[in-house]
Amino acid sequence: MDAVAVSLPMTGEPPARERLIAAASRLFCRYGINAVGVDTVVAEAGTAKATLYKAFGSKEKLVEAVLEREGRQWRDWFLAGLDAGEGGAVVRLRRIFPLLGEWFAQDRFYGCPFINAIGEHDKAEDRLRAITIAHKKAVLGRIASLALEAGAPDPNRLAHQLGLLIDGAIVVAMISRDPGAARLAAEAADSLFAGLDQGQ
Amino acid sequence: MDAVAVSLPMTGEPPARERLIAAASRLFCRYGINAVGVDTVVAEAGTAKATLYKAFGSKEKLVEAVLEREGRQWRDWFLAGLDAGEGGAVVRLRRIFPLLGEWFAQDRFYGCPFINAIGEHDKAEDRLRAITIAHKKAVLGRIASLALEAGAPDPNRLAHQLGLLIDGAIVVAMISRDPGAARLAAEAADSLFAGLDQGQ
DNA sequence: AAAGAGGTAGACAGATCTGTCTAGTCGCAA
DNA sequence: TTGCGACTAGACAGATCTGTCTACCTCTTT
Repeated sequence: MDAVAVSLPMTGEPPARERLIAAASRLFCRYGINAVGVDTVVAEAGTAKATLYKAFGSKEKLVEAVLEREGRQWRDWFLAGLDAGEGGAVVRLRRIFPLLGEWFAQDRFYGCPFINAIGEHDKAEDRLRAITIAHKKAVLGRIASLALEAGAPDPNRLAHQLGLLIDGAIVVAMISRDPGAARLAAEAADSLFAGLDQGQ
Repeated sequence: MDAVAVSLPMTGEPPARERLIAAASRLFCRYGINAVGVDTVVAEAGTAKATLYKAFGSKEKLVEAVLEREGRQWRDWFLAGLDAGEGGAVVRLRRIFPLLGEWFAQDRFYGCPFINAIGEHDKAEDRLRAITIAHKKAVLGRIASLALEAGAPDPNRLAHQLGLLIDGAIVVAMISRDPGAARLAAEAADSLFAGLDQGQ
């Protein structure tokens, strides 16, 4: 398999494909998926329509690609933020909501793309739900391992309760345009941390 | 003004208007607003297209009417459920999540119409946000008054923290199709009630 | 030089969207 | 009986939607 490593014919992702995902991401998150046509996406990306359909096959597949990239980037940012700096598990858990607060304060914060996507599609549709559940599982998995490390009696339950506060804060911040939802959630989370050894 | 009461010309809302709102409510909540055309709505309602435009003027106004009716009905059900039966303020506050659990378990549970509507529209749009905020204010207002009655040190803050759990539970139940989100939220809420006099 | 991969511009088909309009039906009240 | 208000059925206009197709361009590799 040496030859493969020596002369890779594909030099990373083609730029057009990435531009399409980035453009679709911006437009879908701000205006909603069904409210944005593929012509608008290709205009924003500066590509031809045929390029979109050659790369993704359909608008639906483009949506899935957008959610997967958006989810990966968000997890990279969020989980790195949890792990950055000093402190034990409880300190890291306490970083959750300040991190979300930074996100909410961005002028390009439009809520959670996964929640919004499910909300505007047929509720019997399973594809988007599966992608969303995978994303949430990755996030809550890391939080659960921190909860375990912090000595929580039921780490998985604590993680899912924090998940409720996270999604609630995201939705309230989207509706109210008030990043203060993060501080409110942080204080609520403190009640959940009450029994933990703060030194951990 | 006796004559007015004797021979009221308008015998309540015309049925066609109500049928349109009910049909639109079903379709919008399940499939999303932008995914459902007015032709589908009038077919479901069994009315003519002209009737829809005579009654509402535009699809957008129909959407607002749907949200207002949906919100009113939901608040009537939810607040009546809180006040039903015996018990003090803390007992009533503890009814929040079991009530939500009943809602989540319905096969026609499609998440919160307000959250879903905002998610699929331009995030700079203020009209839908204003309707949503009025709805949430009515709900959290009642919860805050119960929190005050229960002797909470900061009733308004407790109400908004419960609001985070409520919205989080709604979203998680929509994504996971698991009404168990309500029980999880109830347990998280218990931590918020920790300082309250349970006899209140 | 030739060929192929990847991209562009844009016409096009066919469906569907919102919203308007005409013509007619039905029930009720003066 | 006559007129009016509410409603229906459906054609229609004009825009927009997804997806396909042709023709052309521009590199890189052989």
